[in-house]
Amino acid sequence: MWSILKAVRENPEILYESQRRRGFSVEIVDRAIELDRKWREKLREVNQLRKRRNELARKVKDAKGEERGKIIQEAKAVSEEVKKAEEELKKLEAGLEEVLLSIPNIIHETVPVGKDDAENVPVKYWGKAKVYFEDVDSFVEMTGGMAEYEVTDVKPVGHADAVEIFGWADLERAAKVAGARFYYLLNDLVWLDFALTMYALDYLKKAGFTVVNPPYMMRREAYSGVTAFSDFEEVIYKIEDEDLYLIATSEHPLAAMHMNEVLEERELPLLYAGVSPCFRKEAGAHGKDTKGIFRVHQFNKVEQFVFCLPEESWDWHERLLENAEKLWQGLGIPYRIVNICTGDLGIVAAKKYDLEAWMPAQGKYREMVSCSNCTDWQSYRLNIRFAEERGKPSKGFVHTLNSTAIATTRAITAIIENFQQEDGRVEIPKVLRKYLEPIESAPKDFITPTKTQ
RNA sequence: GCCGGGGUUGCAGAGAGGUACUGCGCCAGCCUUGAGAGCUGGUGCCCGUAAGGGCUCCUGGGUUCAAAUCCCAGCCCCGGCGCCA
Repeated sequence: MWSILKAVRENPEILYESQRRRGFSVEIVDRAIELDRKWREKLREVNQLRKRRNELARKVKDAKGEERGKIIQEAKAVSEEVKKAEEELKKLEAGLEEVLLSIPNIIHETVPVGKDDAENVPVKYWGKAKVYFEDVDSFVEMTGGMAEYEVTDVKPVGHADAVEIFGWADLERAAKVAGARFYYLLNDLVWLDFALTMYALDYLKKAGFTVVNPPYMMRREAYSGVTAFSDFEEVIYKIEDEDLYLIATSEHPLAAMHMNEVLEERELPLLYAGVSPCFRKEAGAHGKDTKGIFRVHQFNKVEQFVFCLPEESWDWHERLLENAEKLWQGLGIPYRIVNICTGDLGIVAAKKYDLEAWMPAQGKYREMVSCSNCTDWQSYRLNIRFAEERGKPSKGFVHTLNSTAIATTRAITAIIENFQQEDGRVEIPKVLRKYLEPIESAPKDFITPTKTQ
């Protein structure tokens, strides 16, 4: 059974606790309990009426003459009653469904309580951060002295300025053509973008993932199964006059891939590495990161996605994070892992880690990877269950997890700030070079400033 | 986009107004030293402690006492034509 419905019926205290820790009202839980009770009551009533209707309908077949007319009269009346009762049931069901689906995922016990991203808890630091001498105090304070660092006396050019000054992207013309938060990526960064994608896909394929290039648009029905309703307004683009939405991440078509399926236990876990462009309205981000290619309406991303047995999902959560870490360690970019607190978690995930890269020019850690265990929150909506074998009764809903591997534009900003030389050249991480090697005109060691035109 | 054929339970196929059938697969029991064969019952979802009942023939509406079956709309698959990187 779906964990939220199970909790509503058998152990509401779990839901109260989860809601309290999120800082949300528990009133919705009480409403769910009440509606569920009413719905079951009404269902009983409806089934009784249906039974009576079926009995009468069966009688009509064999009845003759006057008797027949009488039975049909009665059956008509009962049929009307059934219709009425079914309508009431439908209303209750819709109400119950609406309430149940608006209950956020049940929070895992290891999620820290906090009101916003300032209260996320760093759990790990990796790499030696390059810290500009003026930022050292704040760095030490921010990291609680847990992170290694080296002091630099030159501050690199920030990624947003660098891409324009050094001629790696044209944001002005993109704004003219498509608006703010779009970009023309030019020359070396195009190759770098491809190399990052290839690097991540190659790694994940070797780790046992199936590489997938999914549809970039989805129907509403599938989409509503993978995300919160509010996202439709804030992040997702709709195609005019079509029942189609541009994907905000390949997580979404990957999650929906197996909707209305019963998966066999022995084929689990299913591991997918999705690669696709991502389209986001960023409607809720006014004024944030308006410059450069850090926060944009369109970017490329390699994503990890897992369908697994419920008892294995917490293990997979750690393993997805480990994959992401290995990829970023390979790039040589210092980062930290934060355990996202209740206030910053969102309603889909039961627990989430972010990997935040150190950005020397900004003197801050910035989000590069999000790694979530969605337990059965998505799989219930998408109706993805598992059974011992095809044809056998299902045992329950699978768990789904997703984690960024590499989002290319963000990775590029981190590379620009971490590996910038004094002359503006940017050293290319060694792990990417073999993916650039086959392309004769691609840069191999450094990305070089070139002011085009 | 147009014209035709189709979508039935894990799979294959029947059923063309009277409440889902046959075969295969799977599970349980009987039989057997054991396995197999054979026989019997079962096989999805929901409510119910249970007894039991309801729902389900791609989806949503409609007609009817009664819809897999008739009507309307949509989705998907196959074939043909058109268009097309």
